[in-house]
Amino acid sequence: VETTQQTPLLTDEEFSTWLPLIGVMIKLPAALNEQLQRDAEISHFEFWALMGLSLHENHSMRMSDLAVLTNGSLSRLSQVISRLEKRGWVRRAPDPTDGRCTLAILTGEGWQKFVDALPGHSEAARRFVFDPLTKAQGRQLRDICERVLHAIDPDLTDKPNLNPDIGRAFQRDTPC
Amino acid sequence: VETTQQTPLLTDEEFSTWLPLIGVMIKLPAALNEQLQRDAEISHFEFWALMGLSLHENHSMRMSDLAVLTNGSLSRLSQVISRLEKRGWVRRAPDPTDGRCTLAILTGEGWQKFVDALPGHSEAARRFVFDPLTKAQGRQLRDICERVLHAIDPDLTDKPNLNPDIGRAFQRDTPC
DNA sequence: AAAGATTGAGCCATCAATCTTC
DNA sequence: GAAGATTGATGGCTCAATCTTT
Repeated sequence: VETTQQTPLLTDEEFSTWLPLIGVMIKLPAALNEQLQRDAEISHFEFWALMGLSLHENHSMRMSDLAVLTNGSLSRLSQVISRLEKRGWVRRAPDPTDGRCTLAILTGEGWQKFVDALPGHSEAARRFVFDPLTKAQGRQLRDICERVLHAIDPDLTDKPNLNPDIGRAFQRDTPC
Repeated sequence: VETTQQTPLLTDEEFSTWLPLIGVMIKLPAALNEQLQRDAEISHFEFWALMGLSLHENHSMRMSDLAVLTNGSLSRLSQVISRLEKRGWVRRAPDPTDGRCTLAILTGEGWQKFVDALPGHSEAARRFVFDPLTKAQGRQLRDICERVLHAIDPDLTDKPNLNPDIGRAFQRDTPC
């Protein structure tokens, strides 16, 4: 075969990265889901919804903003919030400032659910990701992920407007 | 709040890595799926099934081995292979050496499908992951992913017994 | 009995259509 | 008309039997 190809495919080195990368993409979400399902009986998506609400003012967010935070569609979020509502962890109310918008509001039980689930999930994050990496690799990983995200969707480079306290929640007994 | 906690949660630095990491975990599979769905009308999982078969001897694999390669359950694979069978890209045959096992075997059309889909998918891999990274980061990413995989499932450290040609396929016009 | 594989039921995500408010 | 949100239908994944071969 002549070397007639215009765009090369993947180099050996790239391919040897591609295999484990795909593995992580599939297995890490599954492992996080399993931990949450087992320890708290919620999905990873549900955990992020509770976390988003927990760490914003008044424990509430507009559905569309929460959908961005959870990396999900509005349609999916709507059905998940309905389930969380049935479990008594969230309630809905129209946004007083814009009648088109719906606010998802955390209940006291929902807040408690998040607080209870947080330590176990943080432990899983450390066990699966941060403990096996060096400090330098942890920092590298952040840069790598941000570059990949930007390549996938350049518009979302301006990160979601999170409450700055969101990160601190992971360091406290009582997150807020 | 006193600093009474036993196991710390996540540090600021770790949390600032966690957010984009989750983003990549959700968005990269979605982006790869979309590329394949749009350009080749197959899912990422189906692509990996075709790839696994394409790059093994006789273009065939046992169902259970292919399930490991595709990071999926045997049950899921069985149903996906049924769909690929309907589309004429795979056929099944009992393993002559062990009647319990089923061999999934690529047809000529299935092979052609893989060859046609490969360049576009490789291009996507470069666009989303390798182009935005430095060479050093690409190498780092491999080590990082392998460490994470080992933390999730130490048993799978001995990598799947792939045909060594599997990587070379990404560098050729005609993969095998 | 154990391993490999398949099937069917139930659950969840995706997509299009619909409704309300701006 | 456009944006936010919800609903219903479809397709696919998960889990628990079930079946066959070793």
